[in-house]
Amino acid sequence: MEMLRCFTKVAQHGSLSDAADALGRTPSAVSMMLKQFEDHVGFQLFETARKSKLTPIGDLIYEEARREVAHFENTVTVIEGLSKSELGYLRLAVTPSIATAILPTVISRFCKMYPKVQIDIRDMDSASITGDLERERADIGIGTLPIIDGMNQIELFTDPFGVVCRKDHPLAQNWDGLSWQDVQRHVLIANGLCKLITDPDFTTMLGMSRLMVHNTASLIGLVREGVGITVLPRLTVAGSQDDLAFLPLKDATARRTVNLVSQPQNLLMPAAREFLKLITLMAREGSLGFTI
Amino acid sequence: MEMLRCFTKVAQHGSLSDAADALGRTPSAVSMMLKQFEDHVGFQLFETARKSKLTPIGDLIYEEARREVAHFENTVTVIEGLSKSELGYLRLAVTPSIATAILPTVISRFCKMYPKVQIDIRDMDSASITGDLERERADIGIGTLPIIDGMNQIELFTDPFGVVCRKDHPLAQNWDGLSWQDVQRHVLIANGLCKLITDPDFTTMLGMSRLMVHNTASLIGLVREGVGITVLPRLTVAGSQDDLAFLPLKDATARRTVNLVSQPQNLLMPAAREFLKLITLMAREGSLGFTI
DNA sequence: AAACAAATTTCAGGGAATTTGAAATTGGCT
DNA sequence: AGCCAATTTCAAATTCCCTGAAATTTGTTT
Repeated sequence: MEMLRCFTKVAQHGSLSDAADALGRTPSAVSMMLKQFEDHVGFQLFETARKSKLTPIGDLIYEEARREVAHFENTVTVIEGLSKSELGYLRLAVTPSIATAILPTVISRFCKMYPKVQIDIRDMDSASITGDLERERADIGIGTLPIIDGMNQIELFTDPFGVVCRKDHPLAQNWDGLSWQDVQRHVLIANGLCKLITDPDFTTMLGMSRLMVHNTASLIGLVREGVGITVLPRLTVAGSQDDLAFLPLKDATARRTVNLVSQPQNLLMPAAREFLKLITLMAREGSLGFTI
Repeated sequence: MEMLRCFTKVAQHGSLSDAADALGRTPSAVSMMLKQFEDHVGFQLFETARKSKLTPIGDLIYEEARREVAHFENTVTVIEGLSKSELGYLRLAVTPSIATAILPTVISRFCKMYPKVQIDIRDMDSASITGDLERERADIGIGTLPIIDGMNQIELFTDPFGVVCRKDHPLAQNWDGLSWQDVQRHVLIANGLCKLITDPDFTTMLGMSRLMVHNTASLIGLVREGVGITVLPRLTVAGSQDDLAFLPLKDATARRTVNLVSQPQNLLMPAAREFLKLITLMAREGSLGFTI
């Protein structure tokens, strides 16, 4: 390959010393390399010692060599592009609330930084995320996920639970931190995320609840209709219209943790690694598009 | 390039030591080269130390590397093919008699040896041949050619002059070597090649001749019609029908030399070099398709 | 035609990169 | 836990390529 590079450069410049400059070598190095190539080929490649004109056979070989050098440099660029995560793909498996509230900001920034990366986002429940990660159907999972053995885990942020109700609901009058007692007096619509709250007062309330809705959109719809109230992490309702109120609780322990799980860094595609870097940074600086 | 070759071989064999065997290196050399490549790329390329499975990024890079290695090896093959004269072209400029009597045998053998070489044969007079060679419009010229400065010249064979006449001509009775005196008594049709004969008896005869024909075909036609006799090298009439006789002369000095002129070997296309080798060999072993 | 300047080649020494073989380590398996 | 095989590490050695100086060649100028 060095011979080809050397030969083509000399042919292009029509002068050995100019080519040497271009290659960052001394003329003697280029001369010797060229001689070696000519010996290898078995023919004189230039008409004269001044390297200004190719022989017929040199002309034929030049075409081949030029093409090969170009191809090689292209390959190097592509491979280096791959390692700089300019290329590749990224498969995200996230919970719906993440997809709505967190991802847009992150993805938008990521796309600007790495426009060539293909991104595939799927929203699903926590169990499916874990499953996809284990089966290598996803590179990164985000949600309230259990720790999976052998996987890389990062805590992104925590999110306080609060009461969600209509703005004209009686509870919406009391702004200064609700107690579980306050909640108890109203119709509670249970949901999957509620299981994360460990307070005994609340868990008994949960057990008595007659409505359990897993799909967040339906849940919000029911609250909006005034069917009842519910308890959700703030993030979940961040994007809803303002006819709903999110009322903070006095219970500071009622938080859910959102974490990110991925294959170990060294097994990740560069795109995924870069995404990881970016989202970690954004989590640290609190710019994930919401207030904690 | 060595890194790519090394990486692809390991990926293909799924084992470092097998790849080392295939590459003719020790496992440690391959290990180090691979490490260097991984450092360069910045990623682990294999899942495990046993090199049986590629990481996602390794998979992407493998595809690129494999393609590049294949492309390179193809280029090398092509370039070596060019130098082995498997490709290229050959432009021959020859006199008509050579084209008729010599070339068929040589070209036939040459084509079998190098089926991929393009061949262009033109017949012309000696002056045009020389001109074409000088203007690089021909690679090799064959005929009774003057020595051109800076060109490569090979004497192929010599060819005795003889009298050409109808078989029923009175001269055709005397088989045992004609003298110039014998010739003098008949009508002589002069031709271009006659100038090569230096014998004074003959040159005076030439001066007195009233007919001078340059085109060999016409010349032969006139002889066949019984217009007169002529003097030609044996080769020139080798292909004529047998209603004509070729009568040897006593004068052993009346011979013309056929030589080959070409660019210096190192400037020739491989095809031309090979042709040169072949025709030289055939001339030496007397298998140029005629008897000298 | 001789002389000159520039370019190229040759040569020997030096240095970087790669290979090797031995020893240490690691990983997979029973 | 322990073994075997594969891989990695290490230092020495080899190979290959580069540099700088000197010699040669080439093209031009006088």
